[in-house]
Amino acid sequence: MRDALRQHLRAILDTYDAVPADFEVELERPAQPEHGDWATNTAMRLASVLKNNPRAIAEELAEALRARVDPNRVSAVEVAGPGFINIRLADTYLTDQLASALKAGSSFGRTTTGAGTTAIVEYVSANPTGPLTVGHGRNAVLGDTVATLLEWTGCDVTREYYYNDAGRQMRVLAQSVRARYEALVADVEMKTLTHEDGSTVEVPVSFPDDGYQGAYIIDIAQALADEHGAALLTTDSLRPFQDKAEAVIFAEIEGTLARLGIEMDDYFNERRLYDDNRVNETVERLTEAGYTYEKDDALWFKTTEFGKDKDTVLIKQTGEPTYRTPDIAYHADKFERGFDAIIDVLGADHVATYPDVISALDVLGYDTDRVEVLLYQFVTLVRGGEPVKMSTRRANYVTLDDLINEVTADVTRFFFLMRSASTHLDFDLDLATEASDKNPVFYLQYAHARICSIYDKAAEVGLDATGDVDLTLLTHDDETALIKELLRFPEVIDRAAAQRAPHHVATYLREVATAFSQFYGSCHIIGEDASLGAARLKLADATRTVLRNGLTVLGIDAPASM
RNA sequence: GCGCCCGUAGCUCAGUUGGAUAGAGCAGCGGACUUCUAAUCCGCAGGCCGCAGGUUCGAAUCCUGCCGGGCGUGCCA
Repeated sequence: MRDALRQHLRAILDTYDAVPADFEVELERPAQPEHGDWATNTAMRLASVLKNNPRAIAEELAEALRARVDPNRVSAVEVAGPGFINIRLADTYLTDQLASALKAGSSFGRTTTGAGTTAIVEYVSANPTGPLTVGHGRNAVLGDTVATLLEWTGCDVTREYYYNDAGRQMRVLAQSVRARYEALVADVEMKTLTHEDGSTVEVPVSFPDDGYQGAYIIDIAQALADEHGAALLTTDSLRPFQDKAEAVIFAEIEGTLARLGIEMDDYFNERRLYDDNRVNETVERLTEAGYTYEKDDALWFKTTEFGKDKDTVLIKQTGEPTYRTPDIAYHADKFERGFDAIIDVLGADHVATYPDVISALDVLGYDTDRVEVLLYQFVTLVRGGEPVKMSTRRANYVTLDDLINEVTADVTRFFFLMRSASTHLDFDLDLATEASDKNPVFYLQYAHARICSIYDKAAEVGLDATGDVDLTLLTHDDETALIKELLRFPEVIDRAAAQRAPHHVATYLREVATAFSQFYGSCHIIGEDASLGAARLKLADATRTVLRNGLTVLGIDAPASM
């Protein structure tokens, strides 16, 4: 409809010589219902070009538009305010649209705006050094939902998890496991580490200073001891320790993600890039392009040429690449795979580093406009009105699993999705745990369950909406308002997908549930005249479809009863 | 110091890419269950959109400068 109106207006404007050919017609949904279903500011924007006052232009355009539109679809074209043209949709158009929404069912809301395009969404990407934290949770849920949104627009999406298994972090992890293992199978000397706050922890003397202190490390060591006894004491290699740790931790990470309904298409590990010599190739290409130099036995990338304060190191003195270097090679790989959009979901702590990767990709000749970084701000858990203190170093943090245990997967997903990624998120545990009207997730689920319940009751009393139903009987204000709300759904999906902003869906679903609750309060379904009851039952059905589809996009269950 | 994000009702946050009288939830106050789920609904109250300029028909939205908070500014990831 929006496009149809736009085309009509464009055609009308073509009859004016003074209007530039590239003038883009804007159509928006007015905030006030009295202002109609669609509005355009065209007359106001053309006032200076046409050298006429906006009201007069609007009258002219409105008249021309009235002559062109189908009266079965548009009931009124009015001029209002300083020169807005307000357009009202005909009731028959709305009920036709409602009928097609019902017909579309579980695919209502899917669009074709992304058809024929491809995208890769990289998210989570936590190195397997420990359980996922609450921060990873926001990343995971955000990335997953953006991927789903893109799919709903017809885009072919790959969900990918990238991790570093060749760097320092994994080495320290392996050393931590080894030290714990040694303590389990042999008599080793212990030492005491003291934290800033005065608390202490006992670790073996061979334990690295910046080692991983979590209890899960001891579990992994125990598993190795059970399998191998003391046999690993003689090996010099960290390999068996790293491999075991990686396997155990990854299994746990995948399990946590599965609880949130997240399944990746691919786990891409850094080692692959070394095995193919791709990291070296990347460095060579950057060097050939003249963007590197050696200093202090390290190889530097000239990021100052891209507006940074400092150059950055690609290869350390030790000969080991920094994490950035394989990351560049990895992104080059994504380009080679030919995606139209390359989306990275990153926490705010990466703001300063990802531009280096982009700069390098520019040097390598890739079209970096395709790379998008979806940056999200940090999460603060709030309990009893106070922030929950966490320290990653001491493994003294709430894991994502803990959170899911406490508030359920549905609530976890919804709370991460209901705010825009760019705002710092306060996750109120008291509110999230509460199974009451205060909890926004339950409000949506309740509306859905209520409709399911009405359906059961309708079946009991023999109210039937399976045959021909006259939807034009739906003329009550609350019915019309609900229909209009439901028909917005595909646009909401498009906008949320285009902006990579799942919170629009969450906000919208609340509005749907509110519109339904109002309708429910003022319009009875059962006990009414059979044909009106059937029409209202259909409207309830369409509402259920939108709620279920919307919740599905967000990865949240739509229960039949509560 | 520099870079990025944020500042909107008492609290947590939306705000359709610059539109008409700035919205919602929670908290507060007052109403509504012999009728399809009251985990609900209706009403009231609540605002210098951080501050000051600028751009234009029109600014919460764009530009500049301040103020306040967060995250960075590693040969850690």
